[in-house]
Amino acid sequence: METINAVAALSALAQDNRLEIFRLLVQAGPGGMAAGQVAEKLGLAPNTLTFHFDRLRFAGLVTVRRDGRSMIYAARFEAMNDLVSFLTENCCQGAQECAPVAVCKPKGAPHEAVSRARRRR
Amino acid sequence: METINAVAALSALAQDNRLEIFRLLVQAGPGGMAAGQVAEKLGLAPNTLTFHFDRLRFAGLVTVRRDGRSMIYAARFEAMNDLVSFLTENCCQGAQECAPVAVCKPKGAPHEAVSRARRRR
DNA sequence: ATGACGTTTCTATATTCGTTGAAGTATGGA
DNA sequence: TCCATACTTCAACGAATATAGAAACGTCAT
Repeated sequence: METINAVAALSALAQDNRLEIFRLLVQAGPGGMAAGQVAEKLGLAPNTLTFHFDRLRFAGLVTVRRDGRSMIYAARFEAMNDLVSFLTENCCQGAQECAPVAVCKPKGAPHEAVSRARRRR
Repeated sequence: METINAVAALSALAQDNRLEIFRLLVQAGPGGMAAGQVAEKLGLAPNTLTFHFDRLRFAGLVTVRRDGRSMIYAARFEAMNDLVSFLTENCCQGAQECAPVAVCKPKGAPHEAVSRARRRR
């Protein structure tokens, strides 16, 4: 992972609403969660939520797919693990007791989703 | 860890210079590094560096101690691990394959230091 | 005491960020 | 087709952030 990507991910998570959104998605697992459910759980206006989802998505931390009228957002666990690895890289000059470990490897893969691929406008 | 602390830590790391500073300290290990060395390695103005160190320190991510004319900064590995735990909490509804692990436990404890204790002004 | 060095504090400024309100765009049902 | 639902886009505003220059502070050697 490059510094610039790590900063993007950290910036995306460095905001209370977004952090809660992301943690909600992490807890939801690879299946994800509808935007509306998140809005209800956190009491956020829909446009505000879109703003935050966009930042998370742009940082590569979440994916989206449409399901009927709902948008289903899901955490990208790979990105989360990469971020942790980046932070702890070469910890303590590579001392054995500091070898970092991947933190989360869910079994079920998420549905094919939009992620950062098809950028609009 | 509370959300507010996690946001503070993430905000502190969500800036390229600070992220590099912190990674440098993580790689240096519990012994830490003089501010001057960091300034030289990253090519930052001394006042700018102080500004960033303050943010890291305020977020509980680093400690300082004085050594002669130099200030020695060191990463707080406990805070780093707490942050990772917080992010991955209840990952995938507690599925076994997602149980988070502590990422870095250096042996040598850092010197007693200033940390966030004695706030000036 | 004097001066050099390493670091911090103060002040100012341009930029970025989070939230809101209003309007717009897909999707599904009657 | 018409309407409700579920989100997204746009425009605007106050608040917070990163950096720079100048000055001050604490420590050490002489």
